[in-house]
Amino acid sequence: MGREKCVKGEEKAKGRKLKKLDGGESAGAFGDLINHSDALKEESVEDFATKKKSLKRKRVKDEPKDGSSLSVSPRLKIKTDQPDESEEEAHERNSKKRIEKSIKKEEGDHPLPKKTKRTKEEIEEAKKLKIQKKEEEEKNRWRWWEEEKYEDGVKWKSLEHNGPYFPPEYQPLPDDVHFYYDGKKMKLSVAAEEVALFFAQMLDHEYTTKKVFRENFFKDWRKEMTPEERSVIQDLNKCDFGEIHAMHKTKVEARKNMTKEEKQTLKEANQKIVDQYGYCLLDHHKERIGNFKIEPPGLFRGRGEHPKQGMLKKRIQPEDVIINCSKDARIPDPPPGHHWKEVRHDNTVTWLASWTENIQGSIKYIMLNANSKLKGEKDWEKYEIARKLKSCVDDIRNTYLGDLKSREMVTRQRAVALYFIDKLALRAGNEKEEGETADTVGCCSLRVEHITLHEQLDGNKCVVEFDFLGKDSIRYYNKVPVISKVFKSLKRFMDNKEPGDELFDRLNTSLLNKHLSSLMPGLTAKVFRTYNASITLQQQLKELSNKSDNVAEKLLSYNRANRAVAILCNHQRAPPKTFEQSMANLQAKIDARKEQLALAKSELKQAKKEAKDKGNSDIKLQALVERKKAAVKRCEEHLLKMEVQATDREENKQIALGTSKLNYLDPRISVAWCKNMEVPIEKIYNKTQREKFAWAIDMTEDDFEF
DNA sequence: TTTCAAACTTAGAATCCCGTCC
DNA sequence: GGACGGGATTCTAAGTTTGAAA
Repeated sequence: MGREKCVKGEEKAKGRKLKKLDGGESAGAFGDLINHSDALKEESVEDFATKKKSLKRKRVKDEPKDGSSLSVSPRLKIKTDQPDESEEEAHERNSKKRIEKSIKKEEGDHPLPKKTKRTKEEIEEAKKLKIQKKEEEEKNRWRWWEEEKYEDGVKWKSLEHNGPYFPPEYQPLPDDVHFYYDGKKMKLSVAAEEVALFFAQMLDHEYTTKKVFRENFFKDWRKEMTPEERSVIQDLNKCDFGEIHAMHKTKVEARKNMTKEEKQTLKEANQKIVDQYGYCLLDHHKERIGNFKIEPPGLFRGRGEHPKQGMLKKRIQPEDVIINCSKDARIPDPPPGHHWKEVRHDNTVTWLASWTENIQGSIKYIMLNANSKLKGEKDWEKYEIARKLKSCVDDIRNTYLGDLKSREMVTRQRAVALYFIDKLALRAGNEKEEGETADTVGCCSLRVEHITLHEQLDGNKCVVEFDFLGKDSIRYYNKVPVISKVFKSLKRFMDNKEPGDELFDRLNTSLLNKHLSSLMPGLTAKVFRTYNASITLQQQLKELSNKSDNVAEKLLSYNRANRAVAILCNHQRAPPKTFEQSMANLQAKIDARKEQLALAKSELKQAKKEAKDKGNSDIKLQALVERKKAAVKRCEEHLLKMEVQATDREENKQIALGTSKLNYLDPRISVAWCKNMEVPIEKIYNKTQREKFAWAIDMTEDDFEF
């Protein structure tokens, strides 16, 4: 049930040998972590706000507040940040140096393609342009991390935007495309037709074969029909969406085959929408909005065995939308003939617009992009809290190990749950309303059926076998040796319980988090995930990477460290459909390169022999030997690079690195590693990631310790 | 004490887009 | 110059946490 998505657990379990976290008995459960954190130099942990201030003191001299003015109406004209001169000057020298350095490095690794013969001047020109562009970006960047934080709860002082972008209205089907019911042509009302199209568009997807999906869809579709339609259309199996489906496919095909000019026109039109709706002014700085588009209507696609899959996600009207902006800002115009549900001015929240969706009744928000101040500051704070945990994690571990002996059931349950959360990086596990979502669990909501106890397994004592569906219905499968106290407690918790009963029946996330926040301000269950992920990265990087390696090898080490974290956090992905083929292709390339290398080597040998025969006096022959040597070296480097790539790809088959990189790994660890290893940051973070982590890239020195 | 709503982060899939190869 | 592959980007579902109301 609900396991289609599962990745083969056994295989994954094997993959776990990569991570160092599965310690053995007692010494222990998290021996590596403890040892590691002991080994690290203890540093005094400043509170986040103080840190900001000290950073500011360190870096900013007489920096005036940004004074760019709001330009308004009729449509919000958003002014690009123009930092004041002093700021400009303050950063120019440094950034220029940094940029030039990084570009040099980048080009060193990727020499410009030779095929387009560009003159030296042109190359120089391009280089200059690139530097200029980077400088421009750097100059326009809002260095919010050097500014004072607002008082508690206040997220902004001024906020102005153009409201969300609404998806285009439905365009009825052309006259030559028909729907058939029970073999007979039938013209549908516009409302019913639109929903029929949603289904027809998905016919190639597995979803439409699922019973629940079909039933939910049909029920909601019938609600959109006229009474006449409803009386005729009684059975989904008698519905023929063939022509609508074909039309949809033709459209998709046509879009793919558009001419260059058509594509360009479309691109420009999209850019216009982004320009108009994609940005806002937050405290007089232009910031990108993350999701400025209202979600279009369609059929709900839940993950796993979602009981509501297939239900109709309704079209959102301006009348459903709440706008949030500052009092003195121009209120965005609703689409003609419409009005907003409400306009409010709440500066204790970060959203610009919100609406309630009809499937779960939850609120959806329009918020800023990850590279914005609001998101970045929160992110930075998150890692500071995780670092704070580092300083007291030993005490906390001792506390919950002690709690295992408690006479109170709730305390023992809390201790075991914490042990799992810490050791295995499980999520908190809130309780969920049955029938509303897929049946997934986290730590606190584990049921007896999700674990199996083994006194002995694979040469280990006290092994707990986990098998459950976690967030997004991703299977968690792991066999973990635990300390005997935990093992015995688990046995007790399972006494006289049915498989469907809660393992921690006295515990919930709120109780757990209350306890945690009493141990350390700001501590919650998820902080353990952040902390363990980041400390693992730092530790693995230390262990795996060598300064003497070449860049490709260093990157493999980085990816392996990243992978250890992804495995810890159970970040999986479906193996790409093209995986086998692409591996085969790569292998073919490797084989070809090997042949080439063999040839190059024999040519070198021949050249050497000829040179030797002439007594090594012939300059031309000597030059030939040198050339052949260089060719062999090039070949070897290429081969190594490809082999490393193949290893990396194979190891990554069903593991997703992105999630941990983006959400769990303190970027300062990576930045410091890059500096130490002399690896350009561009090799680790792409453009978007560099923007998101701009604060870390800017402030981190090579001696940073998480 | 429990429930619920709100706000925000985390997540994998789908889609887009761009460089490489034939 | 078109197909292909894979990384980047977009999309939105699914979690966590908090705090107020019942």
